[in-house]
Amino acid sequence: MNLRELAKELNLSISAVSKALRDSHEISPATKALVIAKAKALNYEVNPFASGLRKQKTRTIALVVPEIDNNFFALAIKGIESIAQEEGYHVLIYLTHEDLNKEVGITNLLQNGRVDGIIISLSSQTLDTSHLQRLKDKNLPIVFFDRIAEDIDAPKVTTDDYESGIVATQHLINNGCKKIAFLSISNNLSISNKRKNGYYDALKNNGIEIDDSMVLDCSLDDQVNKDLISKMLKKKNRPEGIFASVEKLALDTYHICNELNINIPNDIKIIGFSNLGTADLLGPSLTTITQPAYEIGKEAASILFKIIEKKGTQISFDKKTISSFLIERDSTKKTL
Amino acid sequence: MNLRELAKELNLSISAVSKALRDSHEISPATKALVIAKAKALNYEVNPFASGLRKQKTRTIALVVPEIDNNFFALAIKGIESIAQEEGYHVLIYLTHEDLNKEVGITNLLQNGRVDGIIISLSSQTLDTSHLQRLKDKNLPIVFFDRIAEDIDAPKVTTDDYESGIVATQHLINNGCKKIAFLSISNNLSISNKRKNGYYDALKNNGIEIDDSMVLDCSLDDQVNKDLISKMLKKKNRPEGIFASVEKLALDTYHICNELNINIPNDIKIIGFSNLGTADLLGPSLTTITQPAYEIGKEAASILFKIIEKKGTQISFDKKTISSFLIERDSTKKTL
DNA sequence: GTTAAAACCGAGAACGTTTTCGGATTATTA
DNA sequence: TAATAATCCGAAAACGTTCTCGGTTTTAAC
Repeated sequence: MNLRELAKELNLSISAVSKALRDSHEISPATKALVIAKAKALNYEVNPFASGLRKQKTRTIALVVPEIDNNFFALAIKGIESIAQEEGYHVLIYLTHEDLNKEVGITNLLQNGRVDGIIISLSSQTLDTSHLQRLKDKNLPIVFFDRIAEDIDAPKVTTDDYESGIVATQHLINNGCKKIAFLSISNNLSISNKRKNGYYDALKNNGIEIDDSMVLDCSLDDQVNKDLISKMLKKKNRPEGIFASVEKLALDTYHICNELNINIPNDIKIIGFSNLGTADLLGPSLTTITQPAYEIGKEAASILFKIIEKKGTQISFDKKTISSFLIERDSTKKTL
Repeated sequence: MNLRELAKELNLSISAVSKALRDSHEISPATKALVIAKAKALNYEVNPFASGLRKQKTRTIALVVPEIDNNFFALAIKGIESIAQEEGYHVLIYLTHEDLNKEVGITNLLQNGRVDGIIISLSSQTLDTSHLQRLKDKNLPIVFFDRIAEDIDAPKVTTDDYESGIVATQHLINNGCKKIAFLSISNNLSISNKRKNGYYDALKNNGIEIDDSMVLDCSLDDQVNKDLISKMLKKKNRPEGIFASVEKLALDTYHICNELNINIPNDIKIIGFSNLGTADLLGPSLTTITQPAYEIGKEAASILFKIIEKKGTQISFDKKTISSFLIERDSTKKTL
């Protein structure tokens, strides 16, 4: 069922039918009604490829994320999809699996008009961002969220990572920790470094000396990370508190503590960035810095659609930050 | 950058360039090399809308799921996306939020050639499936996974829900439970009913009488569910074991038990269908029936792509089941 | 040296829309 | 009544590909 057949049924020209369906003033109300009725009766839907080709608009965006089996990204995706559905956009989803090569491959696929815009959160491997600059140069709107590219001039939606780093560290200090470890995920990511700087400054504010052996730069290899953490926890002067900059590392620490029979929070306290739905059901419940993932997604999508639709008028969006919040639970409970 | 400009640069015809890029035998190796080199140099990528319009193929599929912030679906999506990426397909993602109206709206959007095929897991509200039959009638390949439509003739990928229902119930019985409750999510869903039938038959096999007050038909409203569970657990003859047919309900039960100070597993034992990554870190760790979500996703995608590519030769895929497995943890530990 | 076949390439139609432009009819005004 | 304007609609050109078909040249065969 296409315009031509529909036009034939109606004894009208293709252009008249097209215009009627798009509610043009050139078509009389009477014929408009006829056309719309017939279209509905015959279940006509405009072919998005023909329309996209002609209009050079796809009403489709690409969403590029490192992973999906992680509540932060799941919620962010949910937020993005909800706005997209409201605005009548379609969402192509791509997973990089934290792999720069995949990220480059995927972005290359987006170069020629497949989408009207891109929302992306970088892989932890991504340092060089020339593949993204290429897209910008082709005038394709990009919005970053959470794991942003500092060096690219584009709208970005994040949380207050530096401040949250301070809050988390201060929380451990307030609850009696002096020796505090920081588990970092990737030195490439600006969010990771900001959280780390918050950690450093909180220590400084409290007159605690920085001990580099307390800062663990973790990798993508799960076993390696666990070994690193395990080694640290086996040392005689092991930390009293642990600040995991990312959910996975907090959970790894839980596992190690179970293995080594280290009691949380009596022997060691743990706080972590996390959107875990079950944080309050863990044994013990996990104190978290929780990011407003859903809102971040919605905000990123809203910004992107605004840019796409106002394409001519160069609106400039600065960086938008939405605050994370501390949820105090048992894993950092003060020991009596 | 399009074919015409590229052809002009090369002093060739558009058709020659097109054929060269698609490795046609009609083009000499020499010119092929020239074309490919130039295309790469000028960063040419074929316009998917023009190509899609001409070939009536989109290399895009739609993925329709009820939710995403749930490890089962997250993993299934991950599996689907991984196969899609391998095969060079793009994935449009749509969330129904368990809402039939949204499901109908979304599927209507897919009627006119936007995608080459659909992978779907039904919303819990979906009883009438005529909107899906419409798509089938338009010759659009559909593959169902997990929450399938029994009445539609299309490939389906599920787990052995009935058998798992038996296994879960038998496990509770083996560990000392006689009064066992079943928490159901939706009477519309075949998976829910199959799990329930497994529960019934396991009770029968063990000569345990069926008590309808032990079967809770839960809804989409969280608070209502919690009230239902709470009411049941407050009764004098509360169940000794609970079988949650879905993750959410197992976690709700944990919450209620915490509130009511009911000890798991001493006062009550809990088992639930779940893909929770943190099941072993809960307090106490949760015994689960775990579905091979990632494999289910991969299988569903593989089947869909095979159908799409073999479109002429009518291959018929029957229902494929991949087994779930019981992971025994502390929430069902035998009390001494 | 003629014919047949193979190799290579270009012209042009088609995919289904959108949109500009001009033409025809009707309504309005002087 | 004639000129003008407003209203409604159709023809046709794009959008960027793919692919069939026909044409030219080269090679092979006899």
